[in-house]
Amino acid sequence: MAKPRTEGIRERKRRETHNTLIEVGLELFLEKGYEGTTLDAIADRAGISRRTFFSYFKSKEDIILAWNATVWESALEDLRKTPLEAEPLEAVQQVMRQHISRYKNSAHMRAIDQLMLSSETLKQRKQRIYFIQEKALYAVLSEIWPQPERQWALRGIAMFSIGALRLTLDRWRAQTEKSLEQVLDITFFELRQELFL
Amino acid sequence: MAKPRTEGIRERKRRETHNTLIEVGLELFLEKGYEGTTLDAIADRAGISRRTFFSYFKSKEDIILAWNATVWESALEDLRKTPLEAEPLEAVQQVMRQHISRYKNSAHMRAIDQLMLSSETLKQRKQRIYFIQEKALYAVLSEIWPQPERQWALRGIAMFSIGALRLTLDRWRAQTEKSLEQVLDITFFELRQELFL
DNA sequence: GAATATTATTGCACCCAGTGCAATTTTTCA
DNA sequence: TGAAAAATTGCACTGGGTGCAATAATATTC
Repeated sequence: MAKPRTEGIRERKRRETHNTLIEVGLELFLEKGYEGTTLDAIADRAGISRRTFFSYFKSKEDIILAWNATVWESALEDLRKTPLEAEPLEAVQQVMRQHISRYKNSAHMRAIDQLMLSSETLKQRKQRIYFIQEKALYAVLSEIWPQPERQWALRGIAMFSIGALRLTLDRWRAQTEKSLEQVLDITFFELRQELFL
Repeated sequence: MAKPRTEGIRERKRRETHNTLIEVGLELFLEKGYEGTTLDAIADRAGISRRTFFSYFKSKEDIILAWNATVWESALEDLRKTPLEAEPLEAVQQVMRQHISRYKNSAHMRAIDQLMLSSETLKQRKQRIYFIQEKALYAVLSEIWPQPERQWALRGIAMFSIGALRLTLDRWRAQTEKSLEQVLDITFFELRQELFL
């Protein structure tokens, strides 16, 4: 029993603190806004020192990024189940449909989404998130279809899909009749039409 | 001669200082890197006080954004000349072809492009620039084709085009045989194929 | 289980971007 | 020329982020 690697207090605590920081961070952002929340406040509420915060995250923004990564990861997880014969773009579209359903049905996620629209700084963070998502999406696509000659096509698909997701959200917010999923399908369909012609 | 509005010392000086700051800023970024350049250094070399810098730019990043805006503006200027009967996407593609030629032939622009790849921070700024360009591109498109029912199509075209431009640059850097213009055309063509099928 | 090696946490001093404010200088205009 | 308007500046302050060295917590070895 000298090697078997059970978890160990150290690792457990670290994971816990990491999660606490994300929780507490979002909590405070929702309470006081992003700008209005200092790292001192976050560290305080999480019960660590300000200095220690930086051994968990490189920056304040990293809290948002980390949270988003976990959310998006579940979508990518679905995508990995795609059979080889599928069309990449169809597969992505389908995964996104599920993704936005989850999104829509979680009050917490909707609240954070709201928050992200509230300040200029946060809108900018959001833009970064799209890039990161695109990159992660491409990474998964090229796991599934690793042929080098498809590389640029897959990058294009990732670019287009994330872009379409972004437009979908904008378009959905600009109206009230249609469901998020409907808007997604319409957006994908119309854009493909438009680009072909 | 009491009203005729010649330029006035005030306005001229302001414009001059503004330009000087962009020049000096980029100069220093190229010399010492973005991170390595402090606002003190920029203000110093431009012959103003640090505090005054902020009456010209909201932030350090703003220098980069302002420079980029002027460069991109010339491309948009070309676009505005597009006849109404043209296909928007074709028009944009053509304008981008000219745009990247200019880019390619200016040593200064190439140097800045290089710079932007050099640090993590600057890569992030670059990402923001793409969003801003997309927004500006859409604005011009909807000047030309203001019909509200085309709104989402035009947004899609802006999104797709800027995305394709981004991929073009990546793809071009990853090889040596083809010219930038060729890669642009190939990328546009292949992506449209891929998305339609 | 005590001694020792690792690794995490912390405090402290520091750098830099950015802001508010009030004093001063420069430009405008009557 | 003199008063009004606008630009520049200094100063003090906030908050994010880093380097470093001391200390505390956990892991490892005998």
